[in-house]
Amino acid sequence: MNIVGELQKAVAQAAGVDISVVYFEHPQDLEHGDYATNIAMALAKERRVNPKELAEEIAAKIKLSFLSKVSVAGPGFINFTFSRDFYTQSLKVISSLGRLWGSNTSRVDTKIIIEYVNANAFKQLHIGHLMGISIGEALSRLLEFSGAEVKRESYGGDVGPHVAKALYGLRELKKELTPEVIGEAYAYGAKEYEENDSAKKEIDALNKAIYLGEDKELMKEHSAGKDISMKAVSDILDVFGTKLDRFIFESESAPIGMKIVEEGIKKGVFVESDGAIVYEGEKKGLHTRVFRTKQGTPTYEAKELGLETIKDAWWEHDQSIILTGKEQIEYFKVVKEALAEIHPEQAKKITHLSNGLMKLSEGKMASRMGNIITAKSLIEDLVEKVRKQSPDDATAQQVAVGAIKYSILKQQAGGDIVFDVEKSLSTEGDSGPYLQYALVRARKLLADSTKDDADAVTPESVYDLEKILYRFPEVVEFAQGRYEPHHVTQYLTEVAAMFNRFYAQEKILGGEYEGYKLLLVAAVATTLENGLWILGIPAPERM
RNA sequence: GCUCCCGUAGUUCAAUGGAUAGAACAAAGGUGUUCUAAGCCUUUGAUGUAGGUUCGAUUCCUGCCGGGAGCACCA
Repeated sequence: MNIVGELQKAVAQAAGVDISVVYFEHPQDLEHGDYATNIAMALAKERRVNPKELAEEIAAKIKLSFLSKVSVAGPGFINFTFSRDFYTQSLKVISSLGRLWGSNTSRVDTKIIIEYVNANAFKQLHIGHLMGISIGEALSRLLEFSGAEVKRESYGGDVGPHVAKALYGLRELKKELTPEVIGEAYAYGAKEYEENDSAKKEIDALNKAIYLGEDKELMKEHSAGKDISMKAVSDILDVFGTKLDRFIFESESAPIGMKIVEEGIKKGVFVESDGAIVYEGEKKGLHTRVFRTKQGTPTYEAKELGLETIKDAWWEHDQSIILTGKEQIEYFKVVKEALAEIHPEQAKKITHLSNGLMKLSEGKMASRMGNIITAKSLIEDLVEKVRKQSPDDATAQQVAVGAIKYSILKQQAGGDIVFDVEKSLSTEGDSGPYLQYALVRARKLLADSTKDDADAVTPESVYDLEKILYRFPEVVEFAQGRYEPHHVTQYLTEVAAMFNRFYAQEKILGGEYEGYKLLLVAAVATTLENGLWILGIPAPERM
């Protein structure tokens, strides 16, 4: 039974308006009740009446069994408060749904490919990648919580100048092949490329040779380096709880992209300009971009066209979500328009989402550690810091990962995140460990309890916790609709804060209403478990 | 120059057009036989600026100021 729907119907009838114009919101202050509507204020002007009087009039007509109170407040809000029984029933619903609590079926039978990680071969993941990984994973799970079937995919470069530089460096350095050495080799190659003419020629030759793939010795080195660097990526993904279904590389998308460009030229989608093949975005209010260089090599844009064809061949899907840094927003608009003229059915499926940049706030940090902080080193630093407080290594890692993910997922994905290494390493207050700790406490209470909650006596008053727990599914749905996991983070923080307050104020085991409180604690635990699952934040057994 | 995004406490972030703009960190003070103090409780503190739309604007529109990103053969 849809409570909000019934409420909406009753209000619409009482006000004499169509149901579609009646909106509800949760009042900010719990004292104001569970739901509020502004219908009286909206109607007051056209009916030329006083909003508060109209509100009183409407309120008086509403009689529903699940409401304990209907009142008018402020400039003309009508506030609705549920009866005691509603909250008690909610707790029972939560406990019976368990793992499914908060989920919905709005996207059942929908197949979605989501592209995020974006790991390049021959490069290490840096802290910026952690943003994409954390947000992408949370989005994937959020969508799975709406019944969608989701495949996770990473698209990255394994050809191009950066690879040639790294391979050149590896040949010169002659060290044992490790992810760190590859990083060192790249830096060496990049430097030589700038400063040494013969090195530059050699690297350019390597670049072409890699594209051609005919030099067997070189390709052996290429695949060894690719394997080692991708293994390091997989290790980080394991720690971060992401299991990809597929890696796609530019070496696969490039040839297909080139064919699509040819196709586009025939259709008149692309034109030649200054020797290059371009798409004139101006006709769509955008800008011109190059798809094929005058040397005849594909640009990133062309490769992107090929990527969607690879996805189609891989798995028949309804939506293709691509998460990238926000600097690609304008670029994606152009690619999508171009694709729409060649393969409109593919373009329609694309949803491009972006995350901001990860910046370091402390100049001193940047200079101390070089300009990039690798994902690995950040995780290691945090684990080390947290290790002393933690019961074991595994927990320390869970806490560290939770802290990093929380700091990314607490805010809207589009904006830049100023990553203050000192503060982000903090595990106090508003943080991943705060949520984890609340869950550990709740689980401990449940484990230590001996009481059977079947004979629970219901207290007369309603705990604040009960007033927000039932909202979890709405929060999930809201977050799903907007692709914004941070709403879940914010909500869970509120639940955890209320639970910690409850824990400090009330004696639970052996206290008054013990059975009922345990039911409530179980509902909190279920909500935190499911919410943390969505965010991809691990839930330690103890802390 | 053109296009897009963003300006909220000292700092990092919230706020489907609504009620007294929420947190956390930082600062100051409290809290230990009730279950884990990674907790809890107090106090101080903010919507860049000028207009407009609206019963009501942090939110929508316009100008200005300030910051960021993109704008042809990189990805």
